[in-house]
This record gives sequence, C-alpha cells and structure tokens, in this order.
Amino acid sequence: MAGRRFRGAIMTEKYIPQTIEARWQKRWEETRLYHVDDDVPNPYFFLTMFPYPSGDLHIGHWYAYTPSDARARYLRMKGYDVMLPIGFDAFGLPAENAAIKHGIHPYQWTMRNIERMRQQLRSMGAMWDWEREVVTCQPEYYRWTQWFFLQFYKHGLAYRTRSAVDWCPNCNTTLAREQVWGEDRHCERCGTPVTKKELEQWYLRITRYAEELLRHDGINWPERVVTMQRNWIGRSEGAELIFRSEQGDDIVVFTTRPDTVYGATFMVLAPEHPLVNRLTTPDRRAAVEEYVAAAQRRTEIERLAVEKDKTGVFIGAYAINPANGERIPIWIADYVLMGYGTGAIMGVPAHDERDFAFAKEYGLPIPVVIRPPDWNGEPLTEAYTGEGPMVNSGPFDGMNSREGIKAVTAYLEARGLGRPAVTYRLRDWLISRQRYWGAPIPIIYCPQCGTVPVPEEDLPVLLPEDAEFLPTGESPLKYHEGFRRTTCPQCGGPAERETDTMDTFICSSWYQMRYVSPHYDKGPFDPKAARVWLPVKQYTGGIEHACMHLLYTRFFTKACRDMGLLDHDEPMLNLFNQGIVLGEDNEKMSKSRGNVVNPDDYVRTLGADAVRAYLMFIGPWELGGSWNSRGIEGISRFLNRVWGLVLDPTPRQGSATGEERERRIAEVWRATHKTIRTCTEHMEGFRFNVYIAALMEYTNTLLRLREAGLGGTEAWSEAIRTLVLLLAPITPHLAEELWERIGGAYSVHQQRWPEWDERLAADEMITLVVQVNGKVRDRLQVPADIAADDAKALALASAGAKRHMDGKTVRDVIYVSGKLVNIVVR
RNA sequence: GCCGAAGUGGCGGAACGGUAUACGCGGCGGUCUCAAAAACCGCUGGAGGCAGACUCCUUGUGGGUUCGAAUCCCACCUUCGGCACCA
Repeated sequence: MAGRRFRGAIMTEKYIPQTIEARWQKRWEETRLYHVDDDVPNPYFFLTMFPYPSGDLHIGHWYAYTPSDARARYLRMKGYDVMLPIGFDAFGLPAENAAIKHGIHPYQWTMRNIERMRQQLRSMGAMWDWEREVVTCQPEYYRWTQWFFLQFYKHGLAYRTRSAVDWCPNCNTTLAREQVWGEDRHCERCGTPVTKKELEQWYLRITRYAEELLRHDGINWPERVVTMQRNWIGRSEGAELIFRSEQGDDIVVFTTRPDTVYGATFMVLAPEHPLVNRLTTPDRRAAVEEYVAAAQRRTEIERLAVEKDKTGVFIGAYAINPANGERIPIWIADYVLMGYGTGAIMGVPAHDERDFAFAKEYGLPIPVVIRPPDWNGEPLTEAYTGEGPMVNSGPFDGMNSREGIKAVTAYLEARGLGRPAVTYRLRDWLISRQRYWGAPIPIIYCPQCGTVPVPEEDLPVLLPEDAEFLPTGESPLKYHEGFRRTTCPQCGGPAERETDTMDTFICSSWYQMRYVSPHYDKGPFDPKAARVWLPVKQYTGGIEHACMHLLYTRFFTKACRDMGLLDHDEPMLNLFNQGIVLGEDNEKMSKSRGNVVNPDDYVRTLGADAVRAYLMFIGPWELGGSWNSRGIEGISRFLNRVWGLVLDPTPRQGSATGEERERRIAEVWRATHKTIRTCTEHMEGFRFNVYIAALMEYTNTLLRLREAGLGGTEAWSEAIRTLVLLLAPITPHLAEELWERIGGAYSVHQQRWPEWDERLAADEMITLVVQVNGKVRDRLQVPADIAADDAKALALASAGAKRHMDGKTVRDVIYVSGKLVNIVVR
C-alpha cells in the first residue's frame, strides 16, 4: 500500500485526476485499446452524431458524447465488439464565412479546428477508434458523396427543376423545406426569416419513399421522433377529382372529402397555377394579374399574417361540378398553395372552414350536403366538418358521409372524373447550395449534349483551392473560370460545370457507411465490412435532427438498398435522443446571456471523469438539465471518497469481531450483489443518473462497513473490485488507475461485466409495512421468508395497527409478499 | 387548433400499483483548527405538540378505479417542443 502513517491514520496518495487522465489516455492510444477489426465475433456498431468542427468543444458535445461512451463501454464489457467511431461533418458555412471575414481559406480554417477539436475530444477519455476517423471535406470522402449523387441521378432519383424556393438572405443560399423552421419561417442554421426565389435547382426524389418512410418497422426509435417524422411527411388520403372548365381544360383538385362534392359551389386555384393565365377572361385579366403580382410580392410571413381574412379574385371562367353538372365560378386565392396537392381545390363552404370564410366574404352560396346533428334546414353559421348523412347529393342521399367518401370516388372514377389519391406534405429534397464549401455537384452542362453527369472515373470534382471569397452572395465557384469551364465528357466540346455545391446533409446521410472502411477506395464502403457492421445498432444524438438528418439518412439507406448497394432497410436500429444542458440560470447557454459553461475549465480543475460523471448525474439523459457548479463539486467529492475507500481498507476506529463481523461480511456481499443488479438495470435503460446514485449509495455503505475492519476478506476484495468495475464506464480513467493499484490486469475496460447472484442479493430481514385502510401505521422487522399467515398475525398484533383498529371490524387482510400487510377495517 | 413530452421538498431529481421525497446540492449543528477553508460526522417536506410518543397534510387542479394511486382512467390548468390556410 502506497501510503504513510500520519497522525494515526494512513494517508493515501491523493487523487490527482489531471495526472492519471493524461497517463491513461496515452497508454490506451499506445496499446490501441479501442481499435476494432472487422473479423470479430460479436460486432456492435455504436454511433453518436458526429460534430461540426466549429473549433471549440462546448458542454453540449460533452453531454452528447460522454454518456454514449459510457454506454458503449458497458456493452464492450458485456462482451460485444463495439465499434465507436468519430469524425467530422466538415463542410458548411462557418468555414466559408471565416474565409470572407478573416481571409483564411475554408480548408485551412476547418483543418485547424479539427486538429484543435481532436485534442479536446481526446480529453473526454472516450473509447473512440480514431483509426476510423472520417472528415467529410476531404476529397477521399467527398469523392463518394459525389458518387452517390451520380447513382441517384442514374436511377432517376436526382433531377433539376425551376420553381419558387426558400432562400436565406443571410446564408446567401437556398434551403430545403426541412431547413426552414417555425411560424416565422426562419433559416434553421442562422434564424433569419427566409424569402422566396425562383431558381433552377437540384432535388433528390425523397417523395418517392414517402410511404415507406412513414413506416418505422423493425426499428426502435423514440415515439417522439416517429411522430415528428409522420407529421412532417403528412400523409392525406382522399381523391383527385376532375372539374372540366367550360373551355375544356381538366382542372384536377385533391380533396379528402369527396363525399362533399355536391356542395362544391366554386373552385379556387393557387395564384401560380399554370391554368390561371389561359382561363382568365379578358374582362377579369387586369384584376387577376394585379392579384397574382401582389401574391408574389407577399412573403410567406405576410401570407400567414392575413390568415383570418380570405382574399381572392374571380377569373371570369366557370367549371362543371363533375357530380351534379352545375356551373361553378373559378377563383384564385392565396390560401390555396401551389406546393400542396394539385394547387387547386373545390370550394365546399358548408363543410370546410376556409371555404366557408371565403364564401361569406364573396357572397357565394353555402348549400348543406352533410346533415349536421339537430339541423332543421336553416343556413349554417359555421362550417360543419363532421360526419353525417348525405343530403342534396343525388343518388347518395341518406348515405353516411364516411361511406360516401368511397362511394362518390368510385362513382366519379367510373365516369373518368376521379380516382382515389394520396397526397403527402413532404417535398423533394432541394440539395443545391450557392456556396463554395461543399461537395461540388458532379454535373456538366454542354450546349450540344445538355446535362451530362461527370463520369465516375473523373471523381472527385475537386474544389479549386484558389477561389476568391468575396461577400457577393454568390458562390465563388461561379466566378472561377478554371473550375467552371470544362469540356463535355460526351462530345469533348466546351462545356460548363454546375457551380452549386451539395447540402451538407448529403455528407451525413451516408457517413455511417464510410466508418466501416474509411480508407476503402473502390467504393464508398467495403461491402464485406458493411455486412459485418451495418446497420448501426445504437445511434444517439439530438432531437433537432428528427426531420432533417434522420429522415435524409433513412431515405439514403432505402435508396441504396433499391440500387443494390445495401441489403437492409433502415440505417440505425435503436435511437436515443439526449436533452440539452442549460446554464446555471436554467436558460439556454449563450454568449449574450453570459451563462456559458466551459468544460475545459472543469477538466483542468476537477478532471474529465468528474465532468463526465456530473453530466450523467444531472438528470435523465433524454431530459437534459441545468449546470450547477456546486453539483459538480459534489461529484468530485464522491470520486475522492471512492479513491480513499478503494485504496485504504483501514477502519478509522476499532473493528468488529465474532458474530458482528460475520454479519458485516454478509452485508458487504449483499450490498455488492444488489448494486450490480441495480446498476446493470439502470445502464440497460440509459438511466445514468440513478446508476451513479446507486454507486454513491454503495460507496456510502462500504465506507460505513469499512469500520468493521474487513480488509483482506474475500467479501471486501470483491466489493472493491466490483466498485471499480461499475465505475469503469462512467469514469474510465479513475477506474483504470484504481484497477491497476488494486492489482488488476490491464485493462479494466477489457474485464467482463460483473454478474449478480439473486441469493446473495437477497435480504435476510425486511421491513414489513403495516397499513390500516391503506395508511402506514407501523413498520416491523421480520425475516424475509416469513409465511403469509405469520406476517398477517404480526401485523394485526402490532401496536400501530391496533391503535387504528379500535372498535372496528376487520373486513380483509391483504398481504403483499415481502412488503406489506394492509388491514381493511370498517 | 392538432400531435408529443413534462409538472414531486429551498434546488436537480428518485420511486412509475404497495414505506413518497433515494442520491446529490443547499441549509442548520458538530468534529478537527489559534482561527478559517477543506475534509469528515449528524439533522433537514409542511403543520400541530416543550419534547419523545403521536396526529393531520403533501407528488399542478378536480373527479374516478382500487384493499392501496405520484404511478392507472376521465376532465381541466401550466410549461416546453413539433406541425399548422395542407384542401
């Protein structure tokens, strides 16, 4: 024992986290402790969303990475060959903005940050296999990002089209629908409200997978994420009906209520609808054009702001209601959106709130075709959107509207005027970005041959290093002649490259595949390694990616499967979303609030293990919690107590002998096996906070039992070994150091997870709770294996119970084995 | 408006049909010290009671189911997220 006598007590060497942490990090790396090969018997791919190399590791990174590391370490001790990789999502705007602001090249800026972050990440003491690191901005990576684009293009899953798209005026680029958030339609990245621009852009056909993306079969994801994705995809079942204009054009509308078609008294087209121009009559043209122009000028925010008032213009044309042959006017109004359904609706004012408001505004008739309950034929004061018997609906009168939906659709389908249809809210994924720092879209435009994909053997299309970064709001690639001008791979004539780059969410849609063989150069991944590791068994990360990254990567996986690249349907089988760490003031950490906690400061003073353990102790992982500087000191005290306990079994005063000693030894065994059981259960459930609480309790118990002087007994040695093993996932450095000091073989992280024996964990005596009518009236110490009748008899005789049974009749006595007796009296 | 999550001591939280408040923080008292800090030990939901015994109250609110409810069911309130003129 390394220690010296001092004032009668053994003073063990002090716990100095900084020294032992640095030492073990070095040793782990030198011995390649965390490297896993592909020929392992029990592969387990554990992944946490990789970071953007912003240049500084904040508390959020620690909160994402250290609990997941603890879980991965546990699985490893359970016998899995865990692959826990790390890398960098390295393309993106901040690098380019730094280039504009500080004149440093995005590549330099990014690689410098990565170098710095590698050091900070290492300080966490996580079991990452750095040999598998991926960096998405390096040509050996983005070559395959481009390759994927080409496969999507070949299979008809990538296309280019012109339309009104979301534009972030601050980021100076277009965004995908998923990347525009909130009521004020702001940019997900920078918070600036977006505007609309009419542009020709590249899209990936994610909508082709809408139906399959709605199903989360075979994966265990939080209900929250599943619901968010379902809402986002927004499936609506109904029918497409054809209203023929008097000029003979078919106007297709989508409706979820074909049963109400007899009540359609007008039609509304979106102002941008392609038929508007053709159908508008000369006398209405001026008014229509004015309205269309006004609608275009209006941002989405303004359109939202005028939600209550419906506006619109009659275009002079009429259409025929396909159900009853009636002639109904065609209007345009901006409450009908070109981007949803067919951009045209039938107006059924009696049974749709928006149509009702519109009809009221413009004096259009509101005939009832679904009878509301208790309706006497008077005009409606508001739309009735419920079910009911159909009326004024020709052959369908009397039919319930629920059946009417199918019946009317079939009736119109038979006449060639409709068919059942499903519409989704999900749009195709806009992937063009008007920025430099991303993977160039590998497409060439040839005046002779048109749109020509870059041949696979010519990949990667490299980003030119000498681009000029000016705050013009346009991609430097557009003005880089050397990049832009090229020759057509088909005809050899002069041609131009696409100058937009890809959304960085493409890079992260397939990074899990790259980790299985990060340096493979015959494809994006080695199929052999992919069969070993994919799909990811456990994925963890923030909920903010529910409808972006997590949807995109599912789409990628399904598309890859259909292209014959993968043989599984889902990228990640299990998902866990951690919460957010708030500042000491319970507010979100931000520089402007001045409540930012710098983890490096605490690593320096209290050690990485204390930071890790504290973050896991703060509360349930999925809920996050507030930082508390006193709280982490409490954890630090705990680790110091553990240190002293493990290294010094000497009682502070006296020790137990004889029977007393035997009782203490039994207590040690019991505490040990109970703790293994509790901790294992909590680790299985990601309940790190209670896991640590159980370890604290165990430590407190052992500190008390140390006074019995049990050093040298088998029970004590086992208890100490167990404590260190259970500590290993949470505080890997401290556990490794203690493991070595108690004579364990390197490494503690290669030990088997301890198992518990129910018999050893079982109590000899229990506290039997005595209730009268459900209220606790007494507590009795009884043997754990007490017979039911004995327990009942003891309870009935107990002083506490008697006090409350006075003069009352016992109606029933309920015994819950090993727990309580409830005496029911009246 | 629709969908989801959450409301428990002074604070973070535990228990999720059977001892409410584990564990930690804070507070109070003590040991050590000339003193303080650190460390360690004890007490700590509220009310009544001099105190122990004991009694009553307490898991957002109000009902219900049950021998027994923080836990299950119904209604409501609050907070936080997502969606929202989606036809």
